[in-house]
Amino acid sequence: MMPDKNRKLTIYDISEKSGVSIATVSRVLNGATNVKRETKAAVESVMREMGYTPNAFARGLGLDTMKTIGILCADSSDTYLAKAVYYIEEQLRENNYDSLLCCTGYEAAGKRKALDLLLSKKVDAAILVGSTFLEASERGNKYINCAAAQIPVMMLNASMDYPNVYCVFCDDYAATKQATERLIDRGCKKILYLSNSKTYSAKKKRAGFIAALEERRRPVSEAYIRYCETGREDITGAIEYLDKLWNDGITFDAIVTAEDILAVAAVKFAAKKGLSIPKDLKVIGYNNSLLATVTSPEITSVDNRLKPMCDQLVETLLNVLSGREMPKKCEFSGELVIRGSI
Amino acid sequence: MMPDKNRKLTIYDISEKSGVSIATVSRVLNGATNVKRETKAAVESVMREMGYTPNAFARGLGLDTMKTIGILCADSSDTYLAKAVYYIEEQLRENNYDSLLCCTGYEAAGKRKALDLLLSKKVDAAILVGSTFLEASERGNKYINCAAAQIPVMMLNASMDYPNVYCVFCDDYAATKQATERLIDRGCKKILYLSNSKTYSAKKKRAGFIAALEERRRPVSEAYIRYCETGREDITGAIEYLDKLWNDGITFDAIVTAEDILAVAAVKFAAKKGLSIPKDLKVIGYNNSLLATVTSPEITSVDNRLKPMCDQLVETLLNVLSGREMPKKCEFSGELVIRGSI
DNA sequence: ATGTTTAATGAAAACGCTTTCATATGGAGA
DNA sequence: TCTCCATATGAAAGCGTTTTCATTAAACAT
Repeated sequence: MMPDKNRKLTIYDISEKSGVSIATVSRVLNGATNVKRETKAAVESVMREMGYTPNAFARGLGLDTMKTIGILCADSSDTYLAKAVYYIEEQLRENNYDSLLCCTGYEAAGKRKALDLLLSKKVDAAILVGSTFLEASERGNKYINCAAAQIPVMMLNASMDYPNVYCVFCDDYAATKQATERLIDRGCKKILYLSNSKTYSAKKKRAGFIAALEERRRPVSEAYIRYCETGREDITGAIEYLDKLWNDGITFDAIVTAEDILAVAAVKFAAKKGLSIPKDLKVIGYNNSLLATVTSPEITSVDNRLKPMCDQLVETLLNVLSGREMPKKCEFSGELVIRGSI
Repeated sequence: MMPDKNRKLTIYDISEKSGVSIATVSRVLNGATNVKRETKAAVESVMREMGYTPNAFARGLGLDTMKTIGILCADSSDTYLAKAVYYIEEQLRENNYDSLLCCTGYEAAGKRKALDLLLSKKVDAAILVGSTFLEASERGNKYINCAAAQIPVMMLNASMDYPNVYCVFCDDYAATKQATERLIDRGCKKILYLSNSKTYSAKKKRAGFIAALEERRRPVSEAYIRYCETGREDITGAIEYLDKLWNDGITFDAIVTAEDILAVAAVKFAAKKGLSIPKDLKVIGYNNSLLATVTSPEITSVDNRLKPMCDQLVETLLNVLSGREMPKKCEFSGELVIRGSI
């Protein structure tokens, strides 16, 4: 039924069957120009006939580059990360680079292991997608430094100062600050900040929120800066969280969130409580994802320029790979997309 | 700053520096038991000190398996596919397999190329995630057959009859049929079926819809079986589509959709038109994703058992890899999760 | 002390490809 | 006809591991 699963076909089999040397077969394989038309055709036909697939390991041994980029991502089922990965892969493909994606999970050990895996596969560079790759401690980031000693490392949504590490990120601080200011200027008195992660960019958003209040000389209360654990697949937790908060007397007339899903929860919370949006409660999301458009009214959200960031990241990478000197950091500005929720 | 980027470290460098042969270094690398404690410690310390990473290509050349599974997925930014990929990777990791994910795009050429890439990387098996990998024509699927001649191929959400190809899928036909029947039994007279893809499983859903009507002796009208191109990031298109349909006189009292995003569009359409859900319009989604829970009311949706399917797929694969005979097909039943929209 | 196992190590072949260098062939120009 | 180039091909070395087989050293039984 299936052709000879026992022994794997090699270049030698093709060589023998087509009556040329392995060197010539290799040339055909690599599209070298100095092979006679007919020879080439003959060899190719033999390859097809026998169902030959070159062995990338053997190939990689000889070559200095396999034109392959490693991509690391904590969790491909996170819509935001997944989109980023998609944009990046698309760009790489267009530039004739293969990509290998590894999902690492959120544990430090998983990240380290995945990066090792990629290093051992001799990728030309590694792309770390998402701020989860930035650990709190300097020590926790050492593995990135090690990797960067061997290949260029690109980071999306994070910023650090190692040699050979290039960062592309959005100014989440400014974007959140601006969003908050807008609410203040519209007369909101009790603004809640709600976050669901503790990553690098979550910290920047939080700082932006506080900065806005301070700049406008409003009181900053820890009671109004909240963290709420949510699964990405479940918003009921967040709704209940808000409900409890409200019942505990922490009422609010606006919410700034760190992610659209929390904003959706806020909208549903309002419906449940009989609050009218935007009259009684104004809501601002983050990421400007599909989720911002599924509710009624739709949600005003910060667009953090994912696609342009990804494009920039790949462009920088390609430049680095061709030996050009490149800036280590590239910052984008978020943009508030106004919809019915404010 | 960075240690010797020029020449790559090999096992020889470690061997030399630690005063043992490369064979011993290799043994340490592979955790062989027959190495003296002290020797092992010494070698390991040298490796760490020099920042050595083994070369997977060289390694792969010698070994017969690299315990690596290739995963193919048309588009990792599709939430459903991304979730599937995540579940699968998780399972594989737990079973000590590495995985390589390639996003192929929806073009046939991309799929072929990605599969070739994986084959050349000598993965132990390939997993094709999503029904997009099943082409309409027998000829279009030949590349899968070729791959299956070399390694086991697993398919999620599709079913075909090649040797060495194992399929895990959900009975979309029955699930859609059941959902439709429920609507009929609740008294719905004009049920619209709305789909946004033409894949294998989309066809099964459509057939299920028609079968339900026929079985209950209701008229089947092409006007009520609709296809609507939507981006996964944009629901306005679908809303407008419904709006136009309605204005053209194709009114309906229920909608069965092929994906939750269409159901969300239906809910928003109803809000726009002033139709009350579920009184004036009943809506059923598919996939039971987060999207089914973001609207008010929430959407009744078919849960197609993604997690169990993925688990089963990996289990079957591991069995196949260890040489056991396994059933070529494994079918799951969807389950209608009732919420406020009907 | 002697012979016999066992544990630890080294030498060298093998894995499947790329690539350099050398060689053969076939005109073009004299 | 002879030289000189360009083109097409082959032989063989090298890429960084793993692994088999042989060897040495240590431990044990007699």
